[in-house]
Amino acid sequence: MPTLKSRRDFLAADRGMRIVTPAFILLVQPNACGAARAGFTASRRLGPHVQRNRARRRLRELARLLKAEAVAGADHVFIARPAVLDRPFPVLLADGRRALAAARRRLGA
RNA sequence: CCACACAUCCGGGCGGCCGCGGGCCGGUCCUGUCGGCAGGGCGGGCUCGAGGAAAGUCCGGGCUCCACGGAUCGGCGGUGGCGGGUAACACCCGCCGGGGGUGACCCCAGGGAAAGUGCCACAGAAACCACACCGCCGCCCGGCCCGGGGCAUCCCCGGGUGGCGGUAAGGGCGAACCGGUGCGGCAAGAGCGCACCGCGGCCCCGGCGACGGGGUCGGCACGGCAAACCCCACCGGGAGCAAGACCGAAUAGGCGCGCAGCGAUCCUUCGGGGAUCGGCGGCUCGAUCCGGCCGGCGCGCGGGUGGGUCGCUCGAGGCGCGUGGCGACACGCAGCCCCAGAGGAAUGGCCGCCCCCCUCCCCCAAGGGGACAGAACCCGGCUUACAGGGUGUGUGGCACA
RNA sequence: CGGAGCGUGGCGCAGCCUGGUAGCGCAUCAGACUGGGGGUCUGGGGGUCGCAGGUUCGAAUCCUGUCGCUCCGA
Repeated sequence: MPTLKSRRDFLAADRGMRIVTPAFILLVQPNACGAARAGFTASRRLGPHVQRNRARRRLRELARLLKAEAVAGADHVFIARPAVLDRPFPVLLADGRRALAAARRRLGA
């Protein structure tokens, strides 16, 4: 799955729908390129670089495992919240699955 | 055995499955090409993949640009015992001096206060250059007061007050005040004299030196603060890999307006188009100068500013051994090793065994957890953060032989 | 990557350069004026000077380190 890099893509996703979970916020916005893409954000509020890196890696692993349930033709931006650092990974996985289901439901409706 | 000091090292280990970044090598498909081959897509194999601090960015360098090189001054900034190590340093080693500790050992911005300026609050008599508050001592006894004696408006004695002089030992103030202790001395005292200690000058000896030791003289004068200004000695151009280089038409070339187009000579397609010299202006923090280099200026329009490649990791490199040195370190070797190099940026998820920690004083079980922290041009240091542990040397104490 | 600045009562700021007393405004508390409120006047309380060392007799002030925040340039 391609990764979002440019600031413009992130700003575009910010205009889409928001799904809030304890560990992250998911933004979903249909894009022009047709493929499902993902982007990750870990701000300085999470702490120093070690913690920002770890938050981004866990979210990336989450996206990798849930790639099949992504919304086709849409950008998915994962914004890390502090809880992502110590939330058990199976719980995190359930959060992500629930968030993607909600996105598909709202978009399909 | 207990307590402590110093040095040094490690920074969870092993394995399985899925995934990520770099490099190398095959396979397959597509495009271009006569072909060799080049580019791209898909899918595999092998291999490497964070730290001792990667951090803070506090110093020192390499490297690159400012065209290049140099001198002086001023300013600014830094350093500050001595000797050495080093590419260099504010780092490191050894030594000296001072301070702390029973000791091993630790700490010190540690030049100059008789070059000058400034400050030293409050208290206190007085805060740095001299004075003298209380007190002590001597003299004057003239005046006044008190007490006592003599029969006495008068005389005598003692005390207080007062005046003149001596004194700096004592008191009181303070962070600090005519060096400290003792003896002699004196009316009382004082380096006034003497001894020891401290201080200062000179001489001798030892040491490369900081400095140390000894002698002699002085007779105490010379308080503290330079992390106050300052003085002295030494050092220092500026910017930073978004440096910068190459490819591409690409910080250029073009158009318009305004101002200016200086002097001399020459060429001329006669257009202020060009050349030489002078002048003027500019040239990487300031000023001046020398050589040198560059040069119409301003505003607007238009164009460009999202590309690719290099710089980019093999280096003052790490390990081992030997030699020299107290040591920092240096030198040498048929020796061994290659250890991240990125597109805004790769290490993650799950599981098993072992190790350690926590919950509760111990044991078992169960549960939870794994210090500080993430490379971005590269080195040498410093500083700061850090669970826990290993090794070596030494000191003090206790016990035993 | 480079540079500059700021942390002082609840809030906003002086004081720092040139070291000895921490001050101002708003807010807050008490009293007075008023029937009550507002407002005015008078009086009062409240500060580890971000933190840790050092220099000094003495540090908010000087020096070093450290933490946090803000801004600027490429």
